[in-house]
Amino acid sequence: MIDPQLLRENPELIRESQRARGASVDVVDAAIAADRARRDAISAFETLRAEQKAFGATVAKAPKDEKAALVAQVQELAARVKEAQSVANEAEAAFDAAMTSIPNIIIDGVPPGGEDDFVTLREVGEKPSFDFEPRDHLALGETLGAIDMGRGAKVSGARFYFLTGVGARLELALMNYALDTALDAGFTPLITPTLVKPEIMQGTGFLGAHADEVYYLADDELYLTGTSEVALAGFHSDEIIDVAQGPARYAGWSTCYRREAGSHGKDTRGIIRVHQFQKLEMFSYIDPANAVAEHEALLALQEGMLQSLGLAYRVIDTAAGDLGSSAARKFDVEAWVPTQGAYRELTSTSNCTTFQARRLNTRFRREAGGKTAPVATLNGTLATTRWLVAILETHQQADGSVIVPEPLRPYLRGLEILEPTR
RNA sequence: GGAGACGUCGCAUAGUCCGGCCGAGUGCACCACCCUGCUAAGGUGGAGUCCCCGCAAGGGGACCAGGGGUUCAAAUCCCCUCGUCUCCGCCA
Repeated sequence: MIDPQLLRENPELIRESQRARGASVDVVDAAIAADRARRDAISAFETLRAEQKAFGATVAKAPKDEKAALVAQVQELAARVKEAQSVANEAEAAFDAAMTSIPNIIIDGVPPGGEDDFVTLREVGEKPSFDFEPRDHLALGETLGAIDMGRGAKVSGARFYFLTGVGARLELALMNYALDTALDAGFTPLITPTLVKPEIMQGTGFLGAHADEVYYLADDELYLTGTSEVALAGFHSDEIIDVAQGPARYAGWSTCYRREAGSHGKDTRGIIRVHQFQKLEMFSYIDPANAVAEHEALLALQEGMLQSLGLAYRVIDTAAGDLGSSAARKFDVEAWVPTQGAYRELTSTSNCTTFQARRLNTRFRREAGGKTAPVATLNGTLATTRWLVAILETHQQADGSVIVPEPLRPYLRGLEILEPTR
């Protein structure tokens, strides 16, 4: 939800943002009209209601024998109040609908355009080179007894897999390493629900353009989350929290579920694009004044993770049209995947400014006793199952073994090399 | 799955049977001030959230889990939903 005050005072800013996203400008004018209609309807209702209340007090105080006459007199007013109330309710609902159709306003400097219009901020690390034909992550995973796609398909269908043996251990090592990194940075770990109510899913903005990406359990009216961001954003919904002294930082550990609708034929091999995976997600609630700095901080933590694992990567500033509805700016860190000769997204970090917080009603006070204001929320990946792809491919050797990046070894009881099992 | 109890302003509670100065009393906590040479105690006052009108001062409205209904009038009566607790059953 964008700021309604901004809608009234500076709609041109919103129109500009819409243009950069390649989205409709008309929705802005529709929202302005709906706002006007809503306020008129509320005023009309409240005037009538005040009249009715005043009359009610008169009736209560009147002598018994006069009550009947007074009551008869006010019945017509009661009907008008009821009518005005329903008009106001409808106007309110129409305004909400108009407002929720507007995505977040992009931050100045975000490149305009669509998916391919991103700007590369930097490339870091040396792309690995091999004096042998490198195996892709699935070939390696099978050789190492780490990934079993066949049985995943047998049990659950396409895009499902088993992590087996060192594969399972490697994922847990990565996740725990990420968790420790988050702990060192002052994040509070949370293991989150992965089924959430419609209003939470709605509030985080995932039911917009990409609604068909989300699993829905109709019998229970619950959504399976594609990231713990959803639960983390909902954590403080309808609360006034204390972030005046510094951010509230959480690290959410959860399984994530994605339908991958519309991606048939893409990344069908291996665990690049799957229906279910693990993720450790950072989430910050913060004074909006400090949101940009926090965004940089999250990005720095992500880059630190990739660097420590010896992965080559680039950082991109996602174009406006490729942002989700909640994000005002998004940086992706993409690791080099040798057998694809391409960078693939390993992390993403979004500054949602006050957009999510407005929808989910999460506020703070800048000073004790002062007015409430929506907080800013930011999120960012710290590790996911997909990282195994880059780790395996980058650190492979001619014999099919894989050198374990140094930081993960403590989480693997000192294991330094993953050896082929066949 | 069955039976029952409950959900009030940060916390704890009163009010609900018998609808009407109850947006709501009390205690604790909180904030400001006063008093007592410290500590403790005491006194006075203030406190919620959201929305609408207004430059402001201020005025008005909504909110007693949520949503409907009855009524001139609902925390209070009726219905539905959600949640919590207790007991029984079932269970990976």
